[in-house]
Amino acid sequence: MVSKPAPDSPPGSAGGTPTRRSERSRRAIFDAALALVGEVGYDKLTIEGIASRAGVGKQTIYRWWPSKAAVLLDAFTADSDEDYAEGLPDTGDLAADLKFVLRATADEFNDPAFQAPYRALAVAGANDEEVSRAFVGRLLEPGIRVYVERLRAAQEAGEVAADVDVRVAAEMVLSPFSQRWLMRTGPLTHEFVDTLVDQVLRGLRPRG
Amino acid sequence: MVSKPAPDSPPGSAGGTPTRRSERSRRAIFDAALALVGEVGYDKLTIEGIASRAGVGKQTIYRWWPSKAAVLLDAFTADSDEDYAEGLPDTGDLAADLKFVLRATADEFNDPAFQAPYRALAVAGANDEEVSRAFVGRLLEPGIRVYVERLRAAQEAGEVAADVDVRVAAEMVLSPFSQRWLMRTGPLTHEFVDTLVDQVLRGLRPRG
Amino acid sequence: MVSKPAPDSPPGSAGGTPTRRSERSRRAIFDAALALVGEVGYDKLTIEGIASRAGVGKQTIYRWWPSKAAVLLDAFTADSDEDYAEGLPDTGDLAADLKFVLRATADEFNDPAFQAPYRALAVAGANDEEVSRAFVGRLLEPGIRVYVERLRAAQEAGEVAADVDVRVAAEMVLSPFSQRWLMRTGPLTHEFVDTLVDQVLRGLRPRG
Amino acid sequence: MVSKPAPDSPPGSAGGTPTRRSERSRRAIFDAALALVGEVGYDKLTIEGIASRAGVGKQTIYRWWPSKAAVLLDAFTADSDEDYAEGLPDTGDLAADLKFVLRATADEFNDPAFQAPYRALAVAGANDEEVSRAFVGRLLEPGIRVYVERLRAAQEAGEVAADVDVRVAAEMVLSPFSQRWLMRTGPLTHEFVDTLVDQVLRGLRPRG
DNA sequence: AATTAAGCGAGACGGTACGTCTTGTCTTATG
DNA sequence: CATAAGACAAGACGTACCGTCTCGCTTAATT
Repeated sequence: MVSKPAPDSPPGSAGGTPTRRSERSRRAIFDAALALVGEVGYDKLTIEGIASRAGVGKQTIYRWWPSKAAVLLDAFTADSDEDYAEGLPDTGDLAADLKFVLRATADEFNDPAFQAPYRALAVAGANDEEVSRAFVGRLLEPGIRVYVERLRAAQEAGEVAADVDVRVAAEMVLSPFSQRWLMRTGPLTHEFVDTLVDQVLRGLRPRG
Repeated sequence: MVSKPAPDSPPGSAGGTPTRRSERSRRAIFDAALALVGEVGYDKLTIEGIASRAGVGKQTIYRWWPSKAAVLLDAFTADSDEDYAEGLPDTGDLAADLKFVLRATADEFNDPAFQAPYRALAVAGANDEEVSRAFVGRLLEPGIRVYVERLRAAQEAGEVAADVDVRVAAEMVLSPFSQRWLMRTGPLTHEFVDTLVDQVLRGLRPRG
Repeated sequence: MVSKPAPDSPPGSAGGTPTRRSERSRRAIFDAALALVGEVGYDKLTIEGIASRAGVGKQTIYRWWPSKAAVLLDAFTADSDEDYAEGLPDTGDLAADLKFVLRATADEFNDPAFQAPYRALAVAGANDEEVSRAFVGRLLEPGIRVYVERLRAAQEAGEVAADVDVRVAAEMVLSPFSQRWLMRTGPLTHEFVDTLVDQVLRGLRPRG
Repeated sequence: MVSKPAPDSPPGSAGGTPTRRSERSRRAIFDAALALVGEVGYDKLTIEGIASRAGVGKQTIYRWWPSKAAVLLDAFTADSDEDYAEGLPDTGDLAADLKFVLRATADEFNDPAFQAPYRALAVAGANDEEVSRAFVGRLLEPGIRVYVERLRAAQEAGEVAADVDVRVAAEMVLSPFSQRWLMRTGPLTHEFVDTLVDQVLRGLRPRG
């Protein structure tokens, strides 16, 4: 949890939104935070700026979130909780499925409009351990998990060797991808995606 | 280059240190910056703090660097320019060599004293594209390159298939590693390193 | 009147206490206000502080008083309405009577516990004209009046010349006294009181 | 002294204006403070307001003064240091001289433009002892002193009895006057002034 | 050797934002 | 239906830094 716990929630409860909280303000804050991080970047994103843009008192932000990173994380995940609900496609052809999804993801990551808030979160997380945990738990981990599951399905179908560690295999695909994007160590082209998938899968196939 | 060019250096030159610059101040600034980033973190690192700790006027910092990220990057690379001079060991056993180096690196990355400044740089880079380029060029890229070279040597020795993209292969090893560290998506254990290396190499071997 | 008129009182009425008003809360508010003004001073006295100390909702204060000055004034006068009921002693010796009362008042005014709220009221009044009127009408004016009456009695007894303006004479005694206290322009000693009384009375006596 | 001492002045020195201080800012702050206190009153006078109106950073105010009261006091006394240099007129007729000056002062005090800042200072002083001392020492005391001196001159001329305490006599004239103004206990008319002066002087004359 | 000018420590300056506190209004649920 | 509780928009508080700008001082490099 990144937001502060509701002060009046019963101990042991899920710490949900208290009764008196203004939903209107909450949405306005999210909208303002996302808009601003896109316009000015994470460093120049300020609580005052969010409050002002949202037409909200500063205290209303400080009452519910401990930092701009927390606001941003909640704003970012407010709508996307169900993004990974469906899992990866499974046509029976693992390589094709992975390439299909990763090419689409590459296109998305190459979109400047998407970059700012996501990169901001990555950055915020790297410095604030608590935000980091929430970021990983809410956004990264679910993303990894669908790959792990697709790989496990392939493993059960005999397409991937039984002794392969599918978690590590998923990271072998995903980490070079996100590393290139985050650190700008290389371009996210379809060609790169294809090479990456092919080269990872080479090692996963059952040995004859 | 991250530092500002010397104002009196001829245009087009490498932007070297002008004669009058105080080496004593430069070192004091680096020491202060590294010490402070370890103590208070990147976010709370301030130019004023560095200047005060270094016993230096603020202007002396602003004269030579455009941002705290640039100071930090120069401070970080001031001593480490020769770190990758030797390349990776080559005993003829690629898996053993990679595991040896990566285990050592894992130990280093698990050291809290090492974390703060390095993570700070990663973060600084993610938001400031110019710093990012310098960070990648001076620190990340050389680190990747030694792996690429070791893999190419193995390829020439026939230990790795000729059609393997060694750059991507290097990233398949390194990115899951650094991603786990940066994003805290998992622990950097020797076991993880071994699994990772084994699983990557499985796919690189020439096919019988 | 400083308190707001009761919202439900009939127009034109004296604005008395409405039936539903909580007497318990009213007293708690007065106690809290007086205690706090003594502890933190007038400037740092806040409505929130009073409400919190009194265990009362802020709205309960805002409903009945327009400002903290009004609360304080009502709190201060709640008990002291009958203070001046008896008037000044009249032993037939005007000088002795005045000195007796003023020496006692000086002792009272020199007591730090008494200073804070009274000084606070004086201050509050100086800036807020409405509070000022109430302050003067309820506290200062009655205090002056008893002196005026004692002087008039002396005048009728032939101890004071018939053409003396007793109101001005009362101010000649009282104002130097309260001015010294309020502005700290001098100490309130018995000696000062005696000199003051003697010197004022010198001019009041009928001329031979 | 109400302003903070100059941090770099030698210990024991008069604590004057440091070399680096911006005279331009100092004047702008005084002008803004006086203008604002006249427009919005002391309670609603804010440091931010002064800074903004003066085109000055808040820190520049906080650097040199501890409170808005101190700013106001310095602003008020910046120009008026020589106001009492000449003393009271001495035509040989004490009553006439006192009435002349006090009538003029009454007119001045009845001017709304004059009221706000002066009343503000009186109020500020009543709550802040340090400001009070400075207020009394710089403004009130010099004002009283010229009356004391005029009375002493009259005493030496035989117009006032030798055993009169001229300090107390001065307060007998001035305090009723300023009390009426500050507390609004009565109007400051020429008639009041005349009665006051006559009645005070009645008691000061040598007894025949 | 004297002159010059850049670099330097210091820190004031106009600003922006921080995170906290209080104001006066409004809403909810409790008795 | 007045109350205790407290969320809310607003905005001032006093502090911390920003990046710019002098101010004298020190110290090479040039006269």
